[in-house]
Amino acid sequence: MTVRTRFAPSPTGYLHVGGARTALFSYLFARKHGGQFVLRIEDTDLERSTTESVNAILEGMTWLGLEYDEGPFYQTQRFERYDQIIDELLERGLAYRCACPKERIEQLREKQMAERLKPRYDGHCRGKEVSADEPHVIRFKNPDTGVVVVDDMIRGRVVFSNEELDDLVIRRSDGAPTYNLSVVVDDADMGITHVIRGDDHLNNTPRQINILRALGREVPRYAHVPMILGDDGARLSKRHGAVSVIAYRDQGYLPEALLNYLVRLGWSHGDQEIFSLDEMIELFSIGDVNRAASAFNTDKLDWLNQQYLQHADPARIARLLSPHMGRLGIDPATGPDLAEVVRVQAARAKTLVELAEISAFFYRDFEGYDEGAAKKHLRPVARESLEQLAAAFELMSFEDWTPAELKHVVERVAEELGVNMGKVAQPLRVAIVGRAASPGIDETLWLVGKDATLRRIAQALRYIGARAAAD
RNA sequence: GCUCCCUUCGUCUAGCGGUUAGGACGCUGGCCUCUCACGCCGGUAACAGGGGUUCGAACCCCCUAGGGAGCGCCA
Repeated sequence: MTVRTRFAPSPTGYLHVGGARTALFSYLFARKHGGQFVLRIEDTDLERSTTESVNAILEGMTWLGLEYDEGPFYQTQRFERYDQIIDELLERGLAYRCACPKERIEQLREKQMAERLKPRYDGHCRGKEVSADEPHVIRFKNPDTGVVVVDDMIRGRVVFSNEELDDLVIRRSDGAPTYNLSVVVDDADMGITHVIRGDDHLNNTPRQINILRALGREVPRYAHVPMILGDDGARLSKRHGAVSVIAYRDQGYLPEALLNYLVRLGWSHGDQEIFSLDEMIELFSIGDVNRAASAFNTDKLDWLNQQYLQHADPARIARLLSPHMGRLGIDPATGPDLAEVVRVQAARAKTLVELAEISAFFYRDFEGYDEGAAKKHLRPVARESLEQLAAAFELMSFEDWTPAELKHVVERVAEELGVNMGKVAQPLRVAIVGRAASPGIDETLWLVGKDATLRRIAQALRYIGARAAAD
């Protein structure tokens, strides 16, 4: 039997991190076992489903690199099939027409709640002959005795009593099938062997198994994964910041970092923290997924993103960084090779957005100095070293403008003035960068280039002069 | 209300009857150092509570508490 898993989102919003993790687990399980991963769009709710959502989900899957082998299938294109199944159940006496008005159902529910009972349909129309001509829904005739055992790959053995279940609606009065019916038909028709989904579906599982049995179809294995909470332990929502995977992309996270973060949420392999996709496929085991919900921790995602940023191929990061530079109004082609910039800056940023921000000075003069940095380093005492540096740089040829040569020059000036490196390098850094933080002064100067270096030193000297005059 | 699920440092987790309860993020002390960051060394901090079972429980059982989900003509 070939393993087949599926991801079945309903297109009523973007792809959020919880869904992405469920998709990842399904994907990993299929890949590990040489099976197929299917994408199915559950759009039977015509009111709330939108094509924008479908596109957002597909975009998210593509960005994450979760390739599906079949699909996307759309449930709205399979209504005929659901009708066929419902008619079959009706003919075989496994389902029946119910003409109970909504008011009766509501009254029933209220009465049951008042009696501290679980609200359930009472089977009022079970034995009745309701004409197909009058308004009605179709209900599945659920067994009223015995138990249903769900042998869940994550939860273990969960037992439900049929007495807790009622005759659920499988076809609405408008003729559309309901979720519990369509999901079962699709999983069976599509040969899904392992259903990996959110644990909010655990309570629906016994109903689905009963329908499957009535249809004489094979019951798949189930794995119900716990949900993801916000940093505060509350259910994840917009107020926690980004929940859409596309928002993470836009904020400058790498897909492999997000996948790595998500796979570790609820799962682990010893003390290992960093997993390539291949390692995930090799090592992931659905049975080892934690049963408890886990909180999304952006600090740890940031750390992972930084890890990937600094170890990834600089050329690739440069390609991903380029649009973020553009967003700052910078055309990377007008300055140093972006890949070199990435090479010297990558360990200093948590996201591509941050990487772009701290790298802007390589491409354009900054607007104003960081207050604290200027106050501390751009003082009259720095005048002499900056003047000497400028004079020395002025004499350097294009060929000599290398990190090694630049380092010699700065060291020589420090030596001549009888001060340590810091006394010379820090004022220079603030003059060139505008802030007190940057890569090594040699690489910084090298990438900024001679023209901008001299221009910014002159600017810094004017600043110091103005400041001295003001005092 | 009823049914089902869950509970180890602040967070993610290891543990699968005998451990000084381990690692990671965060926070923090130090080292490295031209700054920042990286890296390295160290510190902080947890078995929800109560009963059993057992020579011995974070691990097994029961109860309580606290979270969560479901109980739709949503998915």
